[in-house]
Amino acid sequence: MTSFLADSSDPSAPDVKLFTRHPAEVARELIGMILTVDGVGGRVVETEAYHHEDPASHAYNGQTARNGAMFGPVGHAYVYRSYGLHWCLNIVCGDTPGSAVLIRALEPTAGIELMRERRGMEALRLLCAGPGRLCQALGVTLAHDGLPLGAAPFALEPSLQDWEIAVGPRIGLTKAIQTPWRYGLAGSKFLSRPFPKVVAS
DNA sequence: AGACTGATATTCT
DNA sequence: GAATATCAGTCTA
Repeated sequence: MTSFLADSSDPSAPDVKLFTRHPAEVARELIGMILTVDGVGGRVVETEAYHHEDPASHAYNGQTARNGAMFGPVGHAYVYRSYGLHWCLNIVCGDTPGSAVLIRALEPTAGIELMRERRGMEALRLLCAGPGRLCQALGVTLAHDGLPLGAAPFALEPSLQDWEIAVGPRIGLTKAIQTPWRYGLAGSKFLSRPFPKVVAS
């Protein structure tokens, strides 16, 4: 109940302002926040921004059955199947429809034993180091597509005071490779991959 | 360390 | 039919 986020169907809620911005700003803003699903999750250490005018975005060619949530309300989840087997979690944002931030990695902080069971491995570093791994660890599936981040089972709240943000090119793309819209918590051991350079925050 | 491979949904050509 | 916002396993070095 005492979530940082209100229900984003209320247009005056603070999180609606938080997410009604360019996805690159939102991606940067999310680094360091604690994201949980039914109390299981951790600190966001890696994100990527996707804008509807960006050729790498699922929304670039317009609305389809899969990406419908990207055209819905800001602050809600967009979940899609990747390479036919993994789930990937995004948060819809932007000041126009069709933008989102992909959550790429978490530093596990809550429900670690349950995450180990779901992932079938012990190594803390690999529990949530990647968009597919993170969804498996948190139990995110298509059932979460379109749900608001500001209400159960989701929770999202700030956790850090001062930290440095790393910036670099997005991963696994063949289009718009040069657009540096990948953000990370500098020096984190829980990234899916290291960053080439670091800038201050 | 890096290279290859398989699993296989969804979209686009 | 080919490509993709992936991961784990299994090779070779």
